[in-house]
Amino acid sequence: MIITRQADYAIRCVLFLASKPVGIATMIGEIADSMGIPKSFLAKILQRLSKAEIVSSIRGVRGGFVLKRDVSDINLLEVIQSIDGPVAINRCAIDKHICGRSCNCSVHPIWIKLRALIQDYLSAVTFDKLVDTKGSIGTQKISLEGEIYGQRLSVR
Amino acid sequence: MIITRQADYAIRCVLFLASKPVGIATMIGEIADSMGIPKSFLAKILQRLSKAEIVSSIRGVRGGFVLKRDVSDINLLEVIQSIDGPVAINRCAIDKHICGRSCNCSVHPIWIKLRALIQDYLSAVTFDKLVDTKGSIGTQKISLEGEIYGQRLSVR
DNA sequence: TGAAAGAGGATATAATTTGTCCTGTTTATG
DNA sequence: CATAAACAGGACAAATTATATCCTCTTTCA
Ligand code: SF4
Ligand code: SF4
Repeated sequence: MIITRQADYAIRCVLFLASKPVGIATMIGEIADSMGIPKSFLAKILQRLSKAEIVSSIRGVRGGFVLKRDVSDINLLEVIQSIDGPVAINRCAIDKHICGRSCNCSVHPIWIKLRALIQDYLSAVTFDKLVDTKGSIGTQKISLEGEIYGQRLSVR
Repeated sequence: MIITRQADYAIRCVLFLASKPVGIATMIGEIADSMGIPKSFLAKILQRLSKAEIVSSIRGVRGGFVLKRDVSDINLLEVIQSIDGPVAINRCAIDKHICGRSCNCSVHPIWIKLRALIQDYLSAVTFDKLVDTKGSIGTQKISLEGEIYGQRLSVR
């Protein structure tokens, strides 16, 4: 029900790269230090992000990583999926064949719908909406204004 | 990111009990057989459902389990929570103190909002909306268009 | 050529999930 | 009262997954 640490690391990593000037490669070590990620673990994560065409790697001396696409063209959903695989709350929403009851199950459609809801939400969050919001949540494009369960959302 | 098998079993179990006439206790064995759940595993699950006041247990000869409340007063969220604990996509949405970065993290508010979305959705699905829909999925009662019995489920 | 940097496989460790078993307690019933 | 049916709850075993490190290989710049 919870994304893995790897996926959270991946998001941090993309967020960090998104804050860098385009065209400047960043080494694994720098990302790892800045974002508090174990370096050799991050190396693995970047391999997956690379396969998903979210980042580009540059090998050799003076190498590193760069975002492969514009920040506005990378969203939370695909970063998570590139690491954790399909997003869903129950497995049957990913593949109904893994459960023999799915055809007669009245709960199954709930998971399908909820999955769509979550995916829609996550895919709408692109990284241009996440960068440079530090310390200013509430005044930004992401509609977080208002209250959630009586608690004012504020990041300081 | 995915509910445990236990939680799915719990939902099946409540669904089964919800289909029984009120006041009739059902033994673990019968629920287990009907819903395809390992019997001794289900016993554990029922203990948790009992602690959460979702079911009542009746001990001794002719004992078994009954729903403790009306089907319309039991929803998916609380059944899941009684088994898996708090529902969220990222741990920091449950307790921001587990991540030292949460105060300066621009992604954190996203998880808070998404969690509220999911919880609202799941708590709107009560078991009276799930019973007796077997075999009629896709006809009208539960549609994938976001309505259940004509009531809009989405939480904006 | 050689040092810097990523690629990728193998492996280790820990945590969680799934499930069983055994003993004890409650209770209807003859 | 005795007994068997049924749940309660702790201990524990097995499997799976998550987290993380290490080592060797390849690429590339200077
Ligand atoms: S029982 Fe229903 S909800 Fe649970 S996994 Fe099977 S299909 Fe999905
Ligand atoms: S980094 Fe941000 S999103 Fe990830 S856990 Fe910490 S607060 Fe939550």
